[in-house]
Amino acid sequence: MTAPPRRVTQRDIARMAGVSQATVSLVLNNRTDAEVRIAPETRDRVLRVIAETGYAADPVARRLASRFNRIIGVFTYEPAFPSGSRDFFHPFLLGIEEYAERVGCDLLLFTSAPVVDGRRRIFHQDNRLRLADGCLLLGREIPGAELHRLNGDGYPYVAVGRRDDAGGPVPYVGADYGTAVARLVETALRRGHRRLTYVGMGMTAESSQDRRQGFVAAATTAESARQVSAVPGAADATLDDLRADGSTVAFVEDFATAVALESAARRRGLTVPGDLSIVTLGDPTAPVPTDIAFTGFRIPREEMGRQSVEVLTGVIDGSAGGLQQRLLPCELVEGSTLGTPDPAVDRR
Amino acid sequence: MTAPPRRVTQRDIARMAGVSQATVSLVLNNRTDAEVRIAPETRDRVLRVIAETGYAADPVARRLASRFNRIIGVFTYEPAFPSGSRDFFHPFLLGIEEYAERVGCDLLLFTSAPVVDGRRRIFHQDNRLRLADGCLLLGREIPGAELHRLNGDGYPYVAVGRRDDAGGPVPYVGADYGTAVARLVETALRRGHRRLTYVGMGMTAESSQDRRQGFVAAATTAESARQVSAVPGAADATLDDLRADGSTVAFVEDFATAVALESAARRRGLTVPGDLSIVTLGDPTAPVPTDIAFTGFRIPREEMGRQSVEVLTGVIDGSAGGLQQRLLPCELVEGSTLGTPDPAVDRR
DNA sequence: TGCCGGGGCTAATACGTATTAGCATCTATG
DNA sequence: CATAGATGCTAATACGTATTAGCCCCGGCA
Repeated sequence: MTAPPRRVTQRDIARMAGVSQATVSLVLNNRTDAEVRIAPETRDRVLRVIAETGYAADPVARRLASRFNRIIGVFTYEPAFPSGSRDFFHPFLLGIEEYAERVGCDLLLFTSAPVVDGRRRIFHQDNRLRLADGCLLLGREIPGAELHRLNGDGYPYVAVGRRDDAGGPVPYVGADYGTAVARLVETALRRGHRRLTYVGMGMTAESSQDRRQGFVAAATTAESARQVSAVPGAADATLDDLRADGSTVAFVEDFATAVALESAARRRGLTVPGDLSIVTLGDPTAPVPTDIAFTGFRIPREEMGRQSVEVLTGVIDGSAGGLQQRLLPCELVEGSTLGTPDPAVDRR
Repeated sequence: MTAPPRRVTQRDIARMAGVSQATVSLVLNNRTDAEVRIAPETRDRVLRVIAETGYAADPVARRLASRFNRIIGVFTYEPAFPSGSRDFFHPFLLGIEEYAERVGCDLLLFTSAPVVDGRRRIFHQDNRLRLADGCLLLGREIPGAELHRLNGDGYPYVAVGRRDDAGGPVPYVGADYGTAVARLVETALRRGHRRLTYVGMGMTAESSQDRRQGFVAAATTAESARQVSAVPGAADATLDDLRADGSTVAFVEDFATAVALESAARRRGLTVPGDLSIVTLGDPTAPVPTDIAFTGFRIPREEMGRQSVEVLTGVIDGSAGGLQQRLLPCELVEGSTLGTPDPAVDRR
């Protein structure tokens, strides 16, 4: 066993080429400013030695000396890969990787962040965020306190998904759920629905709020537009509730809930959309087998990933102007689960 | 726009606590050697200031000064996330993330590596491998030249999947395809099959070689054991070939090929396994819809991911002894596609 | 009083690169 | 022939942390 060979440094190259370390650095960075001049022969000599030795600059030292790393952090509030969240994070990561590759950045997944109460935390004993030039934040819910702290630190970051202000506005690339939901509500009203129910999951996440707000804003001309909470695994209770209310259409926040609702209806001999229309408000986040083509919309997750990297790089190098907030449109999907409320209803 | 606040450094902490930078470093690293003594009051004072400021050591400077980073590199020879390879890389990543979290390491995805001829390359102008303490290598095929170079550099790495020697033995965590295939061949022979065909994809990848070798080694008592290459999209031609040869069982390397073969057989009025048995030699690497429960084996991808991180951390800190090579057993799956060759055959 | 020893801390340095001020040397100009 | 300006390079320093040699002070002992 020979001792591991010491790293080749610029000093070594310099010695071999008979120049100073500074010259090596200048050649390496291809500096051709008016301020800095290197004779072509010298440059070639240095480059030749570099090629011979296969020297590569130590990125760590480089980062310490200059300001940037070309590393983009990715902080996922839930583990990035495990199966439960698989279909949630994957499309984002796909877009993120694609754009990172384009701009020549590496991606650092902060897997070292300790899990407290089932979620990761950015800020703790040994916060390693500074390893990256900036960071992307992914997660269904992101604690405002952490965003607040990031703002205070002046650390460059971009949230994937809209986030409320937290000690100052939060830069994000989100999906325009409000508009998408409103469009679907309008379609339902146009088709004659008058009693609408929003079947939600929670009240806290911004993504949830945005959908609800779109629902409320567009449903003004409805006879009744109410909101209920889906209890996981209690599709039958939800269905009872809808029937009792006389609702003809349900706007279901969670895809799996919509699937469960549809099959509960079918089991009961009801047809969709004949007896009940069901609209989904987002893609499945976990694998749910279904043959039904639900009416709803597609979240542009991949594009969100791409653009979040784009925005972040702008924030990092300061080329992005003021606050960066983008909402991307969702693509409406015309499925087969939004019909007309009742055959008897007059529809022109 | 206020200027971005300068990073808080140990020097700042030192000033606030009225001590030297060295003392801060010592306190921070909890050094309690006999060589180094810090008075409890001083220690507390420093810790208090650290807590107040929320100071965190810059990992980059840390790495430059000491030896480690707690960053594990992940180099994928194909993009890690895009849909084509999705089901190939994902299980590995799942295991990798899990174990990295356990040992408190972050993961660096080398997305910046330039793509040449449709594949990424480690070694190029600005090789950034040294950002990480060590690196995991993923990919169906890995150029021997790159492994050779890694060995020469003494850079700690572990390949996920067995790799042939490349200028010295290659550390890896792989799956024992040879044994798994051999077991399936033995089962087929036991059930009376005498004419076997291996339907392969290529000859170069180690994973392919291992399977073929397992096939050949176990099929010695067969009347005929031959190998053919599957032409993508030409399942019918492959089927013709099998029938002409009189093969009663096909060992199919690629899952999608097996699916195509089965449906080609069904279209032709043949039954599986009645007229032809089909054995698959690995999990799907791309989403292929099928209801068939194929007989074959499962690759322990998740576990490979976990153990590759385990091995790598050992290599990095030098606690791992000599060469690290592990082959993990594959789990045999008893599906419904391996039957007996012919009803007329006597079987006891 | 003088010396020794040890506890508690700091000064100095290393890690490898990027950047900048400025030193030689040479050419052109008056 | 002195001077100004261009050219080509280097010395010095900064980045933030870890490590080590060693300084200072104080108490104990002869």
